[in-house]
Amino acid sequence: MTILIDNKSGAPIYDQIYSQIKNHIISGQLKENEMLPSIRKLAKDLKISFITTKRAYDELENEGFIYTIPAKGCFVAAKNIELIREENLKKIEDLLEQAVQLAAACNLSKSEIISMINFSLEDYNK
Amino acid sequence: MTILIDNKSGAPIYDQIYSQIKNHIISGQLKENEMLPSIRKLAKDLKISFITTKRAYDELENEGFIYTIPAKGCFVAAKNIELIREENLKKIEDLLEQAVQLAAACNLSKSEIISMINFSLEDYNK
DNA sequence: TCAACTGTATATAATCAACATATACAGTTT
DNA sequence: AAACTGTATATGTTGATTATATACAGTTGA
Repeated sequence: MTILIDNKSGAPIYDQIYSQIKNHIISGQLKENEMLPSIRKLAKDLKISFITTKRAYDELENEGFIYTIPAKGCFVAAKNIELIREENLKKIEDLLEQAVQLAAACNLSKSEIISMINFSLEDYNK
Repeated sequence: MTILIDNKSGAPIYDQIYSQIKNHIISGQLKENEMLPSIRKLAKDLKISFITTKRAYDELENEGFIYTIPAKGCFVAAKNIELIREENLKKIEDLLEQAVQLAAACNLSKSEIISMINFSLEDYNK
């Protein structure tokens, strides 16, 4: 597994690590229950403090992407794809609800709302 | 016109001033072309620096709620309703964009998105 | 058993943006 | 001229964010 830190990126180091590992998990490059590099080894490789790698791992754990066994290591969590999907659906419903509320506040017609969502969907062809 | 500063609120002083004046304008308590209290007078009344009241007025001007004539004063701008509408439209676009991004992240089809927005619009009959 | 590994907890330091300010300036009004 | 208007520049304070070192405690395996 390869992690690259871009010092010019502006993004915090811990965030770059978090994102890249998350992507590896989502894409399947990291399999369920596979052990991640230890926070110390990864830190050594990247020439940064292991506190920073720990922070990245903490974020991943909080979001359910990995699980930790103290003194043993960190492992890729079983992906509940359906759960993630449902979480996203709730967020989407919430966003759409807010949008509709605002639309009501400024007297947008139903068709105007529809045309706005169509505009947002323009580049989206699935 | 009355402005109240709540030190316990956590909101910045300039923001409290901004919001309250904005509300006065929207509600019609402040009429088109009416002169606002000078940044110095308001600052004196509120016992704060006039730089802070200036910042509040700057925000109001940036958003088009007031206009300024140097050495004369600040005045309520015209066409506020249209401004508010535009503000809301921007927010709506933003919300829809976020929703579409999330939808893409969990592989929702275009038609699924449309049916979700239709669901949100169910109780909305304009 | 003990050396080498794992993650944890606490305290600290550097940096940066947000917030509020004073002071000096320039134009308008009366 | 005196008293007002807004402007521009520089400064100080604070708090959140980011990254760190050091000391701690459990697990593993030669």
